[in-house]
Amino acid sequence: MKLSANEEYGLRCLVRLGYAGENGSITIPEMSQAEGVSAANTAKILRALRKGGFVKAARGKEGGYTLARPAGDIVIAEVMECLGGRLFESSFCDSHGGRTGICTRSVDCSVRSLWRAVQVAVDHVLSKTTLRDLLQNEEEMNSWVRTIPGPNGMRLLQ
Amino acid sequence: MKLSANEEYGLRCLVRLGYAGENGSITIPEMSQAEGVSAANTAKILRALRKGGFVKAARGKEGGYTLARPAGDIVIAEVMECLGGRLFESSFCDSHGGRTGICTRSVDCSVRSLWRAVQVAVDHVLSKTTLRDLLQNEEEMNSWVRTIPGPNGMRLLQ
DNA sequence: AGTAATCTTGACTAGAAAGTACAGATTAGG
DNA sequence: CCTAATCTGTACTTTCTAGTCAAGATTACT
Repeated sequence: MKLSANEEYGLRCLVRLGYAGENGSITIPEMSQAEGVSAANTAKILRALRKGGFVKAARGKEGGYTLARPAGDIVIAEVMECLGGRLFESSFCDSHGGRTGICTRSVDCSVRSLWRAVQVAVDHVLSKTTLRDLLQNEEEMNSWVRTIPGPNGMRLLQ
Repeated sequence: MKLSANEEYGLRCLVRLGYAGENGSITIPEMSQAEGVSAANTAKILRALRKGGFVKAARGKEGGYTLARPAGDIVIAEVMECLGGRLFESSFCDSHGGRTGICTRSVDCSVRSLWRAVQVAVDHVLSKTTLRDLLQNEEEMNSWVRTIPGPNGMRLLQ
Protein backbone atom coordinates (compact mmCIF):
# COMPACT_ATOMS: atom_id res chain seq x y z
CA MET A 1 0.00 0.00 0.00
CA LYS A 2 2.08 2.86 -1.30
CA LEU A 3 1.48 6.28 -2.70
CA SER A 4 2.33 6.36 -6.37
CA ALA A 5 4.61 9.01 -7.82
CA ASN A 6 1.70 10.24 -9.90
CA GLU A 7 -0.37 10.88 -6.82
CA GLU A 8 2.40 12.74 -5.10
CA TYR A 9 3.38 14.95 -8.04
CA GLY A 10 -0.17 15.46 -9.24
CA LEU A 11 -1.41 16.73 -5.91
CA ARG A 12 1.58 19.04 -5.60
CA CYS A 13 0.79 20.54 -8.97
CA LEU A 14 -2.80 21.12 -7.93
CA VAL A 15 -1.73 22.81 -4.71
CA ARG A 16 0.58 25.07 -6.62
CA LEU A 17 -2.15 25.98 -9.08
CA GLY A 18 -4.52 26.67 -6.23
CA TYR A 19 -1.88 28.78 -4.62
CA ALA A 20 -1.66 30.82 -7.84
CA GLY A 21 -5.31 31.74 -7.42
CA GLU A 22 -8.49 31.46 -9.47
CA ASN A 23 -7.12 33.11 -12.57
CA GLY A 24 -3.47 32.37 -11.99
CA SER A 25 -2.05 30.48 -14.91
CA ILE A 26 1.08 28.33 -14.74
CA THR A 27 2.94 26.90 -17.71
CA ILE A 28 4.60 23.52 -17.88
CA PRO A 29 8.15 24.96 -17.75
CA GLU A 30 7.25 27.07 -14.73
CA MET A 31 5.66 24.17 -12.90
CA SER A 32 8.53 21.92 -13.88
CA GLN A 33 11.11 24.24 -12.41
CA ALA A 34 9.13 24.99 -9.29
CA GLU A 35 8.59 21.32 -8.48
CA GLY A 36 11.92 20.03 -9.66
CA VAL A 37 10.30 17.53 -12.01
CA SER A 38 11.15 17.21 -15.70
CA ALA A 39 8.99 19.15 -18.12
CA ALA A 40 7.96 16.01 -19.99
CA ASN A 41 6.75 14.35 -16.85
CA THR A 42 5.03 17.46 -15.59
CA ALA A 43 3.21 17.69 -18.89
CA LYS A 44 2.04 14.11 -18.58
CA ILE A 45 0.67 14.62 -15.11
CA LEU A 46 -1.08 17.87 -15.91
CA ARG A 47 -2.63 16.14 -18.90
CA ALA A 48 -4.07 13.51 -16.57
CA LEU A 49 -5.44 16.20 -14.28
CA ARG A 50 -7.04 17.90 -17.26
CA LYS A 51 -8.71 14.69 -18.37
CA GLY A 52 -9.99 14.33 -14.82
CA GLY A 53 -11.55 17.76 -15.08
CA PHE A 54 -9.54 19.35 -12.28
CA VAL A 55 -7.57 21.79 -14.37
CA LYS A 56 -8.05 23.39 -17.75
CA ALA A 57 -5.39 24.15 -20.31
CA ALA A 58 -4.97 27.10 -22.64
CA ARG A 59 -2.83 26.40 -25.68
CA GLY A 60 -0.63 28.71 -27.65
CA LYS A 61 1.29 31.73 -26.53
CA GLU A 62 0.19 33.07 -23.17
CA GLY A 63 -1.23 29.63 -22.49
CA GLY A 64 -0.87 27.49 -19.38
CA TYR A 65 -2.90 25.63 -16.80
CA THR A 66 -5.55 26.94 -14.43
CA LEU A 67 -7.84 25.29 -11.92
CA ALA A 68 -11.02 24.19 -13.65
CA ARG A 69 -13.17 24.85 -10.56
CA PRO A 70 -12.96 26.69 -7.25
CA ALA A 71 -10.54 25.03 -4.86
CA GLY A 72 -13.36 24.29 -2.43
CA ASP A 73 -15.06 22.12 -5.06
CA ILE A 74 -12.03 19.95 -5.71
CA VAL A 75 -12.28 16.91 -3.47
CA ILE A 76 -8.96 15.21 -2.87
CA ALA A 77 -10.48 11.73 -2.94
CA GLU A 78 -11.49 12.32 -6.56
CA VAL A 79 -8.07 13.67 -7.43
CA MET A 80 -6.41 10.61 -5.95
CA GLU A 81 -8.70 8.29 -7.85
CA CYS A 82 -7.89 10.13 -11.06
CA LEU A 83 -4.15 9.85 -10.46
CA GLY A 84 -3.80 6.48 -8.81
CA GLY A 85 -6.97 4.44 -9.00
CA ARG A 86 -8.88 2.92 -6.12
CA LEU A 87 -7.15 1.38 -3.14
CA PHE A 88 -8.84 -1.96 -3.43
CA GLU A 89 -9.53 -3.20 -6.91
CA SER A 90 -10.55 -6.73 -6.09
CA SER A 91 -9.13 -8.85 -8.82
CA PHE A 92 -9.19 -11.92 -6.62
CA CYS A 93 -12.55 -12.05 -4.87
CA ASP A 94 -14.52 -11.13 -7.94
CA SER A 95 -13.32 -14.21 -9.75
CA HIS A 96 -14.98 -16.37 -7.10
CA GLY A 97 -18.25 -14.52 -6.79
CA GLY A 98 -20.08 -15.97 -9.77
CA ARG A 99 -22.97 -14.07 -11.26
CA THR A 100 -24.09 -12.62 -7.96
CA GLY A 101 -20.70 -11.05 -7.38
CA ILE A 102 -20.73 -12.32 -3.83
CA CYS A 103 -17.60 -14.15 -2.87
CA THR A 104 -18.24 -17.65 -1.61
CA ARG A 105 -14.73 -18.44 -0.46
CA SER A 106 -15.03 -17.48 3.15
CA VAL A 107 -11.30 -17.11 3.62
CA ASP A 108 -11.36 -14.43 0.98
CA CYS A 109 -14.16 -12.49 2.57
CA SER A 110 -12.56 -11.71 5.89
CA VAL A 111 -9.61 -10.25 4.05
CA ARG A 112 -11.91 -8.43 1.75
CA SER A 113 -13.86 -6.85 4.56
CA LEU A 114 -10.61 -5.65 6.08
CA TRP A 115 -9.67 -3.92 2.84
CA ARG A 116 -13.09 -2.36 2.83
CA ALA A 117 -12.55 -1.04 6.34
CA VAL A 118 -9.26 0.48 5.27
CA GLN A 119 -10.84 2.01 2.22
CA VAL A 120 -13.54 3.57 4.37
CA ALA A 121 -10.93 5.00 6.73
CA VAL A 122 -8.98 6.51 3.85
CA ASP A 123 -12.07 7.89 2.16
CA HIS A 124 -13.14 9.41 5.45
CA VAL A 125 -10.04 11.58 5.31
CA LEU A 126 -9.79 12.22 1.60
CA SER A 127 -13.42 12.79 0.75
CA LYS A 128 -13.72 15.41 3.47
CA THR A 129 -10.63 17.27 2.34
CA THR A 130 -10.76 19.77 -0.50
CA LEU A 131 -7.97 21.62 -2.21
CA ARG A 132 -9.09 24.69 -0.26
CA ASP A 133 -8.29 22.91 3.00
CA LEU A 134 -4.77 22.22 1.80
CA LEU A 135 -4.29 25.82 0.77
CA GLN A 136 -5.45 27.09 4.14
CA ASN A 137 -3.15 24.66 5.87
CA GLU A 138 -0.47 26.15 3.67
CA GLU A 139 -1.24 29.66 4.80
CA GLU A 140 -1.06 28.69 8.44
CA MET A 141 2.26 27.00 7.95
CA ASN A 142 3.69 29.94 6.09
CA SER A 143 2.80 32.43 8.79
CA TRP A 144 4.11 30.05 11.38
CA VAL A 145 7.33 29.49 9.55
CA ARG A 146 7.87 33.18 9.07
CA THR A 147 7.90 33.76 12.81
CA ILE A 148 10.55 31.17 13.60
CA PRO A 149 13.69 31.61 11.52
CA GLY A 150 16.17 28.79 12.04
CA PRO A 151 19.93 28.50 11.65
CA ASN A 152 21.75 29.00 8.34
CA GLY A 153 18.76 30.30 6.45
CA MET A 154 16.40 27.44 7.25
CA ARG A 155 12.95 27.80 8.71
CA LEU A 156 12.16 25.56 11.62
CA LEU A 157 8.70 24.17 12.16
CA GLN A 158 9.14 23.32 15.76
CA MET B 1 -2.53 4.19 -3.49
CA LYS B 2 -3.09 0.56 -4.26
CA LEU B 3 -2.81 -2.70 -2.44
CA SER B 4 0.07 -4.70 -3.83
CA ALA B 5 -0.35 -8.28 -4.93
CA ASN B 6 2.07 -9.30 -2.20
CA GLU B 7 -0.12 -7.77 0.46
CA GLU B 8 -3.21 -9.43 -0.83
CA TYR B 9 -1.76 -12.93 -1.23
CA GLY B 10 0.35 -12.75 1.89
CA LEU B 11 -2.55 -11.88 4.13
CA ARG B 12 -4.66 -14.61 2.59
CA CYS B 13 -1.95 -17.13 3.34
CA LEU B 14 -1.80 -15.98 6.94
CA VAL B 15 -5.55 -16.25 7.34
CA ARG B 16 -5.49 -19.75 5.94
CA LEU B 17 -2.70 -20.75 8.28
CA GLY B 18 -4.56 -19.27 11.20
CA TYR B 19 -7.64 -21.12 10.11
CA ALA B 20 -5.63 -24.34 10.21
CA GLY B 21 -5.04 -23.74 13.92
CA GLU B 22 -2.05 -23.40 16.22
CA ASN B 23 -0.39 -26.63 15.19
CA GLY B 24 -1.93 -26.93 11.75
CA SER B 25 0.77 -27.14 9.11
CA ILE B 26 0.24 -26.29 5.45
CA THR B 27 2.68 -27.06 2.64
CA ILE B 28 3.41 -24.87 -0.34
CA PRO B 29 1.57 -27.13 -2.80
CA GLU B 30 -1.47 -27.21 -0.54
CA MET B 31 -1.51 -23.46 -0.10
CA SER B 32 -0.88 -22.98 -3.78
CA GLN B 33 -3.87 -25.05 -4.77
CA ALA B 34 -6.16 -23.62 -2.12
CA GLU B 35 -5.42 -20.04 -3.11
CA GLY B 36 -5.11 -20.57 -6.84
CA VAL B 37 -1.64 -19.04 -6.93
CA SER B 38 1.39 -20.73 -8.49
CA ALA B 39 3.60 -22.75 -6.17
CA ALA B 40 6.68 -20.69 -6.97
CA ASN B 41 4.95 -17.48 -6.08
CA THR B 42 3.37 -18.94 -2.97
CA ALA B 43 6.81 -20.04 -1.85
CA LYS B 44 8.19 -16.57 -2.34
CA ILE B 45 5.45 -14.94 -0.30
CA LEU B 46 5.65 -17.46 2.54
CA ARG B 47 9.39 -16.86 2.62
CA ALA B 48 8.76 -13.15 3.12
CA LEU B 49 6.33 -13.92 5.93
CA ARG B 50 8.91 -16.17 7.54
CA LYS B 51 11.57 -13.48 7.39
CA GLY B 52 9.07 -11.14 8.99
CA GLY B 53 8.65 -13.61 11.84
CA PHE B 54 4.97 -14.30 11.26
CA VAL B 55 5.26 -17.94 10.23
CA LYS B 56 7.82 -20.64 10.76
CA ALA B 57 8.84 -23.31 8.29
CA ALA B 58 9.67 -26.98 8.80
CA ARG B 59 11.76 -28.50 6.06
CA GLY B 60 11.89 -32.04 4.81
CA LYS B 61 9.16 -34.61 4.61
CA GLU B 62 6.16 -33.80 6.79
CA GLY B 63 7.31 -30.20 6.65
CA GLY B 64 5.27 -27.11 5.97
CA TYR B 65 4.37 -23.72 7.38
CA THR B 66 2.81 -22.87 10.74
CA LEU B 67 2.00 -19.61 12.49
CA ALA B 68 5.02 -18.48 14.49
CA ARG B 69 2.87 -16.91 17.21
CA PRO B 70 -0.70 -17.01 18.46
CA ALA B 71 -3.09 -15.33 16.03
CA GLY B 72 -3.94 -12.71 18.63
CA ASP B 73 -0.33 -11.55 18.67
CA ILE B 74 -0.09 -11.01 14.93
CA VAL B 75 -0.92 -7.38 14.21
CA ILE B 76 -2.04 -6.78 10.66
CA ALA B 77 -0.27 -3.43 10.42
CA GLU B 78 3.05 -5.23 10.92
CA VAL B 79 2.16 -7.85 8.36
CA MET B 80 1.32 -5.18 5.82
CA GLU B 81 4.56 -3.36 6.45
CA CYS B 82 6.46 -6.60 5.97
CA LEU B 83 4.72 -7.31 2.68
CA GLY B 84 4.33 -3.89 1.15
CA GLY B 85 6.27 -1.22 3.03
CA ARG B 86 4.91 1.98 4.49
CA LEU B 87 2.25 4.04 2.78
CA PHE B 88 4.23 7.24 2.72
CA GLU B 89 7.95 6.96 2.15
CA SER B 90 8.72 10.60 1.56
CA SER B 91 11.32 10.67 -1.14
CA PHE B 92 10.41 14.19 -2.13
CA CYS B 93 10.09 16.25 1.03
CA ASP B 94 13.18 14.79 2.61
CA SER B 95 15.33 16.10 -0.18
CA HIS B 96 14.28 19.63 0.72
CA GLY B 97 14.60 19.38 4.47
CA GLY B 98 18.33 19.83 4.80
CA ARG B 99 20.10 18.51 7.84
CA THR B 100 17.14 19.12 10.17
CA GLY B 101 14.92 16.92 8.02
CA ILE B 102 12.21 19.54 8.18
CA CYS B 103 10.80 20.50 4.84
CA THR B 104 11.00 24.21 4.13
CA ARG B 105 9.06 24.23 0.92
CA SER B 106 5.69 25.15 2.25
CA VAL B 107 3.84 23.80 -0.75
CA ASP B 108 5.29 20.40 0.00
CA CYS B 109 4.30 20.42 3.63
CA SER B 110 0.56 20.74 3.24
CA VAL B 111 0.62 17.71 0.99
CA ARG B 112 2.85 15.91 3.39
CA SER B 113 0.57 16.52 6.34
CA LEU B 114 -2.30 15.12 4.31
CA TRP B 115 -0.36 11.91 3.69
CA ARG B 116 0.34 11.76 7.38
CA ALA B 117 -3.35 12.06 8.16
CA VAL B 118 -4.10 9.22 5.77
CA GLN B 119 -1.39 7.10 7.30
CA VAL B 120 -2.82 7.68 10.76
CA ALA B 121 -6.28 6.69 9.55
CA VAL B 122 -4.97 3.49 8.01
CA ASP B 123 -2.88 2.61 11.03
CA HIS B 124 -5.87 3.17 13.23
CA VAL B 125 -7.57 0.28 11.49
CA LEU B 126 -4.63 -2.01 10.88
CA SER B 127 -2.80 -1.69 14.17
CA LYS B 128 -5.95 -2.54 16.08
CA THR B 129 -6.68 -5.60 13.99
CA THR B 130 -5.00 -8.91 14.70
CA LEU B 131 -5.14 -12.13 12.77
CA ARG B 132 -7.48 -13.44 15.45
CA ASP B 133 -10.00 -10.74 14.55
CA LEU B 134 -9.95 -11.84 10.94
CA LEU B 135 -10.46 -15.46 11.92
CA GLN B 136 -13.42 -14.60 14.11
CA ASN B 137 -14.91 -12.56 11.35
CA GLU B 138 -14.41 -15.65 9.24
CA GLU B 139 -16.30 -17.85 11.69
CA GLU B 140 -19.22 -15.47 11.76
CA MET B 141 -19.41 -15.42 8.03
CA ASN B 142 -19.24 -19.15 7.72
CA SER B 143 -22.08 -19.76 10.14
CA TRP B 144 -24.07 -17.08 8.44
CA VAL B 145 -23.43 -18.47 5.02
CA ARG B 146 -24.35 -21.95 6.11
CA THR B 147 -27.80 -20.82 7.05
CA ILE B 148 -28.61 -19.24 3.72
CA PRO B 149 -28.03 -21.56 0.78
CA GLY B 150 -28.48 -19.74 -2.51
CA PRO B 151 -29.42 -20.87 -6.04
CA ASN B 152 -27.36 -23.33 -8.08
CA GLY B 153 -25.04 -24.28 -5.27
CA MET B 154 -23.98 -20.78 -4.29
CA ARG B 155 -24.11 -19.37 -0.83
CA LEU B 156 -25.69 -15.96 -0.57
CA LEU B 157 -24.51 -13.45 1.97
CA GLN B 158 -27.57 -11.25 1.90
C1' DA C 1 22.12 -45.33 3.51
C1' DG C 2 18.35 -44.33 0.24
C1' DT C 3 14.29 -42.09 -1.22
C1' DA C 4 10.70 -38.95 -1.50
C1' DA C 5 8.77 -34.78 0.20
C1' DT C 6 9.68 -30.40 1.50
C1' DC C 7 11.66 -25.69 2.12
C1' DT C 8 15.79 -22.32 0.35
C1' DT C 9 18.31 -19.59 -2.64
C1' DG C 10 19.57 -16.97 -6.43
C1' DA C 11 18.95 -15.92 -11.05
C1' DC C 12 15.94 -15.35 -14.79
C1' DT C 13 11.61 -13.50 -17.45
C1' DA C 14 7.42 -10.80 -17.93
C1' DG C 15 4.69 -6.96 -17.02
C1' DA C 16 3.43 -2.52 -15.12
C1' DA C 17 4.64 2.09 -13.75
C1' DA C 18 7.54 6.02 -14.34
C1' DG C 19 9.89 8.94 -17.04
C1' DT C 20 11.60 10.75 -21.82
C1' DA C 21 11.39 12.39 -26.63
C1' DC C 22 9.63 14.36 -30.55
C1' DA C 23 6.62 15.66 -34.18
C1' DG C 24 2.10 17.95 -34.48
C1' DA C 25 -1.64 21.29 -33.33
C1' DT C 26 -3.06 25.75 -31.47
C1' DT C 27 -2.83 30.52 -30.24
C1' DA C 28 -1.18 35.53 -29.47
C1' DG C 29 1.07 39.09 -31.36
C1' DG C 30 3.56 41.49 -34.69
C1' DC D 1 0.94 35.50 -42.76
C1' DC D 2 4.81 34.41 -39.91
C1' DT D 3 6.98 33.40 -35.60
C1' DA D 4 7.45 32.06 -30.99
C1' DA D 5 5.30 30.03 -27.09
C1' DT D 6 2.50 26.67 -25.57
C1' DC D 7 -0.24 22.36 -25.00
C1' DT D 8 -1.26 17.31 -27.25
C1' DG D 9 -0.57 12.69 -28.51
C1' DT D 10 1.99 8.76 -29.36
C1' DA D 11 5.74 6.05 -28.95
C1' DC D 12 9.96 4.86 -26.75
C1' DT D 13 13.22 3.70 -22.76
C1' DT D 14 14.11 2.85 -18.08
C1' DT D 15 13.10 1.16 -13.62
C1' DC D 16 10.66 -1.52 -10.32
C1' DT D 17 7.47 -5.19 -9.02
C1' DA D 18 5.55 -9.67 -9.84
C1' DG D 19 6.09 -14.09 -11.12
C1' DT D 20 8.93 -18.34 -12.80
C1' DC D 21 12.50 -21.80 -12.71
C1' DA D 22 16.01 -24.94 -11.51
C1' DA D 23 19.57 -26.64 -8.47
C1' DG D 24 20.54 -27.29 -3.59
C1' DA D 25 19.75 -28.32 1.41
C1' DT D 26 17.02 -30.59 4.99
C1' DT D 27 14.10 -34.01 7.09
C1' DA D 28 11.13 -38.34 7.95
C1' DC D 29 10.57 -42.80 6.98
C1' DT D 30 12.10 -47.28 5.60
